[in-house]
Order: sequence, then structure tokens, then C-alpha cells
Amino acid sequence: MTGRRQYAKGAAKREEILQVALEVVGRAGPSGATVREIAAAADISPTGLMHHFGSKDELFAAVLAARDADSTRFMPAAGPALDRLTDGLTALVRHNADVAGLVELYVQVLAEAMGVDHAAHAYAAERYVRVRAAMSGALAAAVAEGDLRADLDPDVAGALLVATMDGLQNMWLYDRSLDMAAHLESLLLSWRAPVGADVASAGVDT
Amino acid sequence: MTGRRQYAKGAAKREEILQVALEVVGRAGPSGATVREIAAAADISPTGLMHHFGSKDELFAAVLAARDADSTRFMPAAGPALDRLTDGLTALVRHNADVAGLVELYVQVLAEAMGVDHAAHAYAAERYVRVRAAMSGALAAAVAEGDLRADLDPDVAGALLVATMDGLQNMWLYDRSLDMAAHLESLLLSWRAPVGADVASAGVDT
DNA sequence: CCTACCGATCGGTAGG
DNA sequence: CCTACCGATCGGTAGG
Repeated sequence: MTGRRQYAKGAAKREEILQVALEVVGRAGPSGATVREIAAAADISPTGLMHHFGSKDELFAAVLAARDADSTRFMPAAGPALDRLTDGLTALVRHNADVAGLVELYVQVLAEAMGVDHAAHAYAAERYVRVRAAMSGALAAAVAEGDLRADLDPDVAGALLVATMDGLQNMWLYDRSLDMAAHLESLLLSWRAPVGADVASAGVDT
Repeated sequence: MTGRRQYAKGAAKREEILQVALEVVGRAGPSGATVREIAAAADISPTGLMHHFGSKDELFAAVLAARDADSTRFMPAAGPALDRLTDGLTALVRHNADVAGLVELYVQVLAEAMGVDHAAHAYAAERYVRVRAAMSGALAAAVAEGDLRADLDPDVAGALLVATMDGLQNMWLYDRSLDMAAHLESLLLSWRAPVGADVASAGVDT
């Protein structure tokens, strides 16, 4: 009973810290979000925070993972695969423009966690695999439905899509007037199947 | 005379430090390239190094600027614009795969210098403007030569190209088996004008 | 889970 | 008043 209550309390506190961290980072960015700052906002000591998360980098990884989990809500459940992908991704990047601090955190963690010994390395590496697979799957479905060119390689295009989204976010942090959604739509448009071509004619040479 | 010799000596030492820093960073990456490490390799004290460059971040910006200047050598001087662009960029990313530390530095500086007060901010911001303009210019030329779709917006595609290259480099740092050149070629291929279409038919709707 | 604090590192600087 | 340094060390930070 007591143990249960303590576990529940611990998990609740961890969740509370996570929500506070999401808010603080989204507002102040990773540079403004020190362990002391987040701890104070969550009504806990820096040491107490370190009890729930092993290190600052692990806290940041948890923040990004929570954001990843939340971002699935932008994906429409029904409709053609290409429409779902386009609408979902544009809604996502439009939302990202409202939480610049989180975008900044994402870009910085990706840039720093490439060493296998980095606390956020596993998160970043696994995220790449997962997101690339999701993009490639959606693109393959759109090809099967005839909305994307039949000769499009879903694996290659999936990697390009992820790379482009990452790069656009970095670019946007330097130029807030950049319309990430419009650029993303333009990319997807360039993979569209030619109009009135049920059987793809691409790749046919003379 | 004496003054001249001293100026020349200072410039020469600065250049020597820059070359040493390029080598050290390319090998050890930005995390392994401390001021003390670079200074030692250049046979100078940390303070002496700081005399030539205002700060570590300015040194890193100078390293990246030197690399940018050097990277123009991969661009072919003659030929159709699309071929020059494709060959130049693929040669560049293939070379990048040999200096992973510099790629890492590039990604990290871009991720950290978004604040206007950062020592490398001006470098990063201006680089984006310059590189985007160069890409857009090359793409516009390729459109004019009929090798890319007539309805392609060179500004949008230029931004996409830069974003994709940045994103691919970040991805490659996590997955060295990623073929950046092949992915880049695939992107450019998707913008190709339809075969046998002197007057572009894209955008024509029924 | 807190107060109090350390051990280490590193960028940058003051004096000469 | 300038350039080109060096030996020594400080101030601030951050994780823990």
C-alpha cells in the first residue's frame, strides 16, 4: 500500500517535471533551460530532479520523446496515404513554429548526441530509424495508391523527407519567415504521379 | 619595413593555426578539439591563439569559412548547369564523408549559433543566404536550359536543396552507411524535366 | 528528496 | 601606442 502510493507519487512527480520541462524549454530554449531553472519551476531541488532523471541530457531526451509521442495527434486517421502524410506533416511543422524552443532543443540534441556514449544517443538513433520507417511506409502506400510516381523508391524518399524536415527546421531557426509547410508541400508535389497516368510512364526512355 | 614583416608574420601564424585547426577538427571532431589541443598542435599558447582569434567560437567560424572557400573547388567550371550542380554536390558530400569531424563541427555550430549574440551567428546566417542563393541560381539556370521542370520554383527548390544536404549530413553522422550522394542525386532527379518535353507540360490539368 | 558543497574542466583574461 | 606572444590563474558553470 505504502510502496504503491510512493511509486505512484514518484511517477506523478516525474510526469510533472516532464510537463514543466516541456513548457520551460519551449519558452526559453535549451540554453535558458538549466537544471536549476527547471527544478525551481517544478518545485523541486536540482538534486531531486536528478533523482528522477539520470542527467540533464536524459531529461532532454525524455522531453523530446514526450514531444514525439504527442506529435502523432497531427496525423489524420482516414483518407488517401498521400493526403494523410501531407496534411499531417504540414500541421506538425506549423505547430512547431509555435514552440521554437523545442525545435531548438531537437536540433541541438541531434547535433550533440552522435557519440555512442552520449546520454541521448539511443533516443536520437532510434528516432531516426523509427521516423524514417514511418515516412517510407507512408510513401510506399501512396505509391501503391497511384498518387506518387511508381518509380519512386520509398526508402530513399523517406530518408530525404526526414532529412529535409530536419534541415528546414534548422534553417527556420535562422529565418523565421521561412514557410516550412509550403516547402514541404513542394517536395511532396515533386514526387506526384503524372496526371492521367494510371500506369506510370516515368523512366521510359527512347 | 619592420612593421610589415610583423604583420606578415601575424597573418602567416593565423593561417598556420587555421590549417592546424582544420586538421585537428577533421580528425578529432569539435568535442576533441579544445583550444589547448589546437594551440599545442600549432606550437602556440592558448593565449597566443586567442590573440589571433577572438574566441573559440570565432576560431570555429573561421575554420568553417575556410572550408566553405575550399569547397568551391568541387564545382565543375563547364557544362550544363544541372550536370555541374549534380557533379559538384555529389563530389562535395563524398569528400565530406572523409572529414567527419568537420561535418560534426558544421552541424553543431549551425545548431548553436542561432542566437544573434553568438560569435558564429553572423557566419551561419550569412552562409545560409549565400548558399541558398547559389543553389537557387544554379537551379534557375538548369530550368532555363530545359533540364529541370519549367514549373520548378528555383527559390523554393534551392532552400529545399540546402535543407536536404544539411539534414542528410546530420543523418549520416548517425548512420555512416547512408549514401548521401545517391540520395542527393535522387532529389535532383525528381525535379528533372519530363523526357522529350521541350515545352514543359507539368502543371497542365484536365 | 534537501542543503551544502566538491572535483574537474574550460574558455577567456590580467600582468609583464 | 602597436603587435605578438607566454606563464599563471581566475571566474563561472555544470554535473553530480
